[in-house]
Amino acid sequence: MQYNYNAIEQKWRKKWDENPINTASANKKNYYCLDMFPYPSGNGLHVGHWRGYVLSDVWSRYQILHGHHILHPMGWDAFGLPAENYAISKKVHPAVATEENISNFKRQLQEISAIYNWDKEINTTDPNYYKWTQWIFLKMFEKGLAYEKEMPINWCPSCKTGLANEEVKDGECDRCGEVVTKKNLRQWMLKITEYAERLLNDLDGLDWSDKVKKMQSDWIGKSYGAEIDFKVDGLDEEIKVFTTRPDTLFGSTFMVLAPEHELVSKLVTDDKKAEVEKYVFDASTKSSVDRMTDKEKTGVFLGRSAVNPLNNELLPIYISDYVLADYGTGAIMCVPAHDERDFEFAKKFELPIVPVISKDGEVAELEEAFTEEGVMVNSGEFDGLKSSEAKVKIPSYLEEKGIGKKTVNYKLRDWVFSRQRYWGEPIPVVHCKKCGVVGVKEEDLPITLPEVESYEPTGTGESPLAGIEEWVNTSCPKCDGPAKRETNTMPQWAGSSWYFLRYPNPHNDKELISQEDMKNWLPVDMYVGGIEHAVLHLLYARFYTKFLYDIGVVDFEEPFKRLFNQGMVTKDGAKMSKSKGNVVSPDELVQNYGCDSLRMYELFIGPPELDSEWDDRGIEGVHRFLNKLWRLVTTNSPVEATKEMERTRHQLIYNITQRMESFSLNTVVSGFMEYTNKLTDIQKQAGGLDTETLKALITLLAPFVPHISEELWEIIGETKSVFEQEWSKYDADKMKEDEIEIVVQISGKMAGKVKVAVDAEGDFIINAAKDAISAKLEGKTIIKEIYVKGRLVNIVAK
RNA sequence: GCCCGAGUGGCGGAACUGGCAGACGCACAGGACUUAAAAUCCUGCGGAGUAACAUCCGUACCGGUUCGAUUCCGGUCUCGGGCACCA
Repeated sequence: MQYNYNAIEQKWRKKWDENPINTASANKKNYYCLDMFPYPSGNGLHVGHWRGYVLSDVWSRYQILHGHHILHPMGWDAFGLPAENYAISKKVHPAVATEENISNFKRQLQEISAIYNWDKEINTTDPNYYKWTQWIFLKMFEKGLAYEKEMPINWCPSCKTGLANEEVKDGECDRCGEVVTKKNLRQWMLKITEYAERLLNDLDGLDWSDKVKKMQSDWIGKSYGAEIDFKVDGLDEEIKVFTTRPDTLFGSTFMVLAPEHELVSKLVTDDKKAEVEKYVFDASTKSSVDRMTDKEKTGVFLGRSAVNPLNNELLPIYISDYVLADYGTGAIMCVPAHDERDFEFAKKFELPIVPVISKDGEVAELEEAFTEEGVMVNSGEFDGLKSSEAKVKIPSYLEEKGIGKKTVNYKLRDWVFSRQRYWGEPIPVVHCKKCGVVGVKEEDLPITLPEVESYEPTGTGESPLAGIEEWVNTSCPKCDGPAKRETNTMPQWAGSSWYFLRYPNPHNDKELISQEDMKNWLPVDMYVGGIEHAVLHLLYARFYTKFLYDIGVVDFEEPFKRLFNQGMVTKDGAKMSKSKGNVVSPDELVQNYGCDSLRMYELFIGPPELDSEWDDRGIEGVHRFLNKLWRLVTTNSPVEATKEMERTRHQLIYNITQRMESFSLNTVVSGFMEYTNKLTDIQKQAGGLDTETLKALITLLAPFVPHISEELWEIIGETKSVFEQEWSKYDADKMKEDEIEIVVQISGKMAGKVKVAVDAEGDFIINAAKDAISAKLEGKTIIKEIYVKGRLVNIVAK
């Protein structure tokens, strides 16, 4: 007999529509369980997407059984390039294609039967939504956190737009894989660096995986060191240098500036000008990949020297592209004896190598840079100190003399926030000849996207919006004179950096979020999504939240208390993608096995935090299980509970609860199978099962396979929804077996087993164990007897 | 190069805090029911070995700690991920 999943699933979907199971009431606590909202692409959802959505839905339903009223919303991160590129090729408005994709996504999501709060759906491209995205930008602009800057930015020649540092992976565009180059452009920047310290420190209090926390802290990249001023010999100029090794200052024998360093043109002597200009030009055209892969050191002498503030030695100044303009101060003091890169450079340009730290106090010629700690030598009054002590003392000494200071440096860069594209939120400022850059008035928000003839990016660094005169030409909010609108748009991240705040009431047109909604729902209790956002989205969202905290919109500094990153689902060892042709769609599987089977199989394929390989055949197993479960319950004739039934029931509840709490969902599923097999056996022997046990089983199953659980719940005679139940509780005493099996080992090797009463004493058990294996012990001398309570006896014998 | 993860049957994976390696499932093989099939049920399923037991080997590799190691420590290899001339 096969259960009719189709009819059952339709029946319950309809019932839940009529009588929602997720309702508010005075005695219920609120719980906010959030999925990372998807980009509605044209390809639809595959079984990999489902994994995350099933996870969060199971967790949400689990919370319902714990008496929570949940917020489990869904929305669309719908700005971005694919829709725009589609618009370019098909000449339709990106909003049109986006809308079609959304309706397909929604249809697929409804097949999961996730309890989404569809009345709270949001869409980042909706002007009523992006009004607030623009509003946040205005506030940042007011606070000086958004600023314009002409600078060399990461430029993707294929997307024809600027990129943030976070969007460049291995020198390639995170989106399209094209090699990223540099381009000088006026850009809008966000001062995320001002929040570096808080973004780093607050990681401590988060219930996130160590992996993601470490990725974020590495990205922020805090390091301690000193900033030191070097005077330029014969010129009234100073070069600031950042170093993490102030202890090696006496060993500095030259300096290197980044080719882009602002002092280069001032310092270069006339006879070197031509050579330097060529080097600077060449460096500017190199892609980041080339700059990373060319390990051979190159550089040019500027014709001038700087002065070591400690010993007045002259240090020739070079430029070289191994020094990065945007890290530290863009200039370094070079200590070839104690830095590998400086060592290579010194070898190539035949510069002196002076050791100032010695492993054992002796000074010998160096074959390679010595980068470890040691004892100071050749360092004047600091000789004999440990280098770790000098690291502290030298900066203090410099500080006293006014030529340097202790300092902290970060790798985190400010966020390049403008895009030269059409399909994004317009940046809400105008450029006025008289007043400069002026934010638009709050009451004029949203600044909506105009219709354009062509969505094609201009490629010159101007957005397609620049061509629409009637939109660009406006008046200045300050002086009312003629002004031009900003034509750059915001990156896709803008809308997703704060969306979780909008869900409690997306229709609020007075404010971004009301104090009441904020207090009721935020911060998010559980956030589920892919690991690929470990740095990008999660860092930006944390930054936005801290800013909104600072201006009093929210009263918490971290948006996501608990984060769960699910692993990828792979097929043939690779991430599913249309181009690889290895995409598995859930639609057919739902048709052939039902939603409940697919839900359960998504969890069964492996530990949720790890990548898992998809195998269509495996779904047979969980489908058979559901049929078995169906037979178990529907053919049961209720009996009085026996001790064994009661024991099995409590063991079941215990095991499922433990595994659920540790998020080990794959073993939850195997636990259900194991215990259902066991109950089937008991049922056969006893002629039936007691109703309490069935009720516990069904309640535990409800979050995982909601439809069949509701149906079985009804079949055993219950009239209310199973989701009005409480998650079952176990009694540790009732779980206990009467007899336990003790493993008997000889010198750590399995030799036999012995059954004893659960309350038997250690000595008794050891003797029983020795009896059980007496034949094997013959002729051996017992050296030691080890008893591990409730587990095993190990007889060490020779 | 540096930093994280992982490596267990034909496959996905399990093993709590150092205590029976391979739970649960897939695939496969044999059997029962059936005119037959589907469905269902039963049995077997790491390797060597045996008629069957016994026994030995086995959690990437080498070594160590321990009565006892998939688990802890040291080293090596492979795969995956992150960062990458970060001063």
